[in-house]
Amino acid sequence: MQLNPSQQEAVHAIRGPVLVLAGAGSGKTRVITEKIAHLITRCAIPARHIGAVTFTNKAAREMKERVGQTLGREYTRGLTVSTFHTLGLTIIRKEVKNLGMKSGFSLFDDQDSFALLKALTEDEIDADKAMLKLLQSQISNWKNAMLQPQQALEQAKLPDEQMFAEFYRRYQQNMQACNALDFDDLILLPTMLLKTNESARERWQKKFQYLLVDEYQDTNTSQYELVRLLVGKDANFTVVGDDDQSIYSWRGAQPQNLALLQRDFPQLQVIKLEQNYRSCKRILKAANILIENNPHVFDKKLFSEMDEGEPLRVIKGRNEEHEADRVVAEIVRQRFLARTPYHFFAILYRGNHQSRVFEKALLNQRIPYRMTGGQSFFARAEVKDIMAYLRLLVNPSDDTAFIRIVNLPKRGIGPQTVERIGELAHELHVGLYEAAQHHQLETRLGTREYAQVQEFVQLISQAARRCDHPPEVASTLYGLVKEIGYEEWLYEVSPSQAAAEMRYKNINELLRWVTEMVKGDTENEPLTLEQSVAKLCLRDMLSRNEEEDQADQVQLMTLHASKGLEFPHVFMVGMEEGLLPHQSSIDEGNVEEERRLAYVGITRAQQTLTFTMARERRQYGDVMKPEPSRFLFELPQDDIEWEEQRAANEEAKEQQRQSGMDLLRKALEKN
DNA sequence: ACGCGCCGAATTTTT
DNA sequence: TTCGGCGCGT
Repeated sequence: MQLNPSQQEAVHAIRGPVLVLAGAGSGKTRVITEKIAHLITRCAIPARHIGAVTFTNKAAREMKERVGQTLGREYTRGLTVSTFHTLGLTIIRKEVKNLGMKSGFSLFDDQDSFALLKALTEDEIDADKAMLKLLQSQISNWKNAMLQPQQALEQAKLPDEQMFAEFYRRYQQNMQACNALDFDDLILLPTMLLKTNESARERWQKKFQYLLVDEYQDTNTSQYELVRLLVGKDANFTVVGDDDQSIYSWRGAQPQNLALLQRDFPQLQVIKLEQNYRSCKRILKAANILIENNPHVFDKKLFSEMDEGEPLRVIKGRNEEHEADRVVAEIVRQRFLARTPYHFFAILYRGNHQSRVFEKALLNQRIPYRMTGGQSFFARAEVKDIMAYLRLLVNPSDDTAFIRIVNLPKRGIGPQTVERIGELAHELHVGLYEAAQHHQLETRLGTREYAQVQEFVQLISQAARRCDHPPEVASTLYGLVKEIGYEEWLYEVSPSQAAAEMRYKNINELLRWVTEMVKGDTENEPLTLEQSVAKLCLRDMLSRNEEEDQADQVQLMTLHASKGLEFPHVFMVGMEEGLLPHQSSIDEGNVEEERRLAYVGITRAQQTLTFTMARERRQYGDVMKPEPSRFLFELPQDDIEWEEQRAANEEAKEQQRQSGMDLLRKALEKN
């Protein structure tokens, strides 16, 4: 299919900064893909000098795939399509020396950081979980705002702030000692480097002669700064975004970055993509009218040349179970009437906890479903365990990993022993693993304990040595897992045999990924173990299992998780004040983001859209009678069928019929 | 190995 | 308030 005029304009605008305001379903991925192709084939920019940045691995994979399809693989060699974080990691790897880092660093995920903060604060203050979360997000905010601990300390006024800033300093100190980086560092470090180091800046500006950024409304301050530093004076770049789909501001995303572009680049070209190719007219109209209730920097009005479509419906259940039953009944009916496959249906909700009743209802009717989100693969304890082994293999300074696995499975190294190792490590200013290897340790531990520690050290160091030879990596890792008796241990501690099997399967999956990455294939260069582990930490695997994606299953997910997807039939459930908009957003006066969330949900639907709610909902044990979401009243009422309204209509019709009959009967009686 | 009892969650989480 | 997960004790 041909590109429409504005899409073409977006593709052909290659001089200077370009902002593409891409409404939902307006074909933005296609525009980015075509633009990359255009740059390579028509503008003679070598693929290796083009960078495209996304937020998710999935988006990056898809984009790579589509550029490959358009151009043929041979033209895309050297093309950079990656997430912000992977790009950051690439820069850090190339600039380790300039950053004063050791290679073989670990990447900490949020859980690791949290654990570190917990350990740091433990013997100082009795911080509860909420406080630690707050501290964690404060540190993240500081990093995203590019503030070093020093500056945070200086700016902190309240004693609480000062305490947080002090923990920030200690956190950074500890991270450095562990030779570890967190996700925010992957952006912050390259940004600071490019800011201060002119030759590095020139190097990377030369590397990326053209830069494209997807989902620009989700960038935070340091990401925007990184983009600015990378594009330099020439400012040849395209960013694509939609301020109406900004739903991650609570994570530090700065949708204002869209507006800032105009200030920072006065020559900015703004191109709007307003034709929607996804939804029928009624759905799109509803979305437009809803979002008009929000203030806008850039005006935009989507239009569709699709069918008018059916009216949007509102269904009310007696309670949340009934609501779920009715959604499921609706799916069954549709499937029966129109042979609609299950994967054409999506159930979207505000919070993960809402999924349970729907799972139950689907299970009752034996309907296959798939839940995205929830507990992720990498949050599973067994995966974290083995990941800790991998991390220690590539980074002996990773104390967090050491502590996790030194006595796992149980090998008689108790907290006492670990404490002693810690003391020695502290005295010698080295990591735990190095201290465990130190001869001074022998005098401080019992013979038995010392022997156990030495066995562990041997285990790791031998495996690490063998991992230096790529052909041996696979056998070493499988051998290591066997040697520590992890499978047997899983069977011991798991609540059921099935659970143990599941867990062991996860471990094998993990090891399969690593070994495949180390081996490489026709598409992917072989990687070192270190690189592979980093990729795993960034959740950037070769390919996820596709059977699950393709199975015919009803899709269950949060509204957040639905961004970027589309479904023929969408159910937005729990459309109640307090849920959507969420109570805490109402309290904080941030209903606008909730409205955008509703907007995202609505614009996922292609053919039909059904809102549901419960008249009664159990919450904290007592029963609530929620009001319908205010967003339902903001929608064009002509295009909405409220259930009771329809019921009322039918009742009225029935009454008419009745009274007609009455009249007739009376007339007959008279005669 | 199993069971009991206690504690925590209840908003979203691209990396 | 309730449910689920985890940890400890037998």
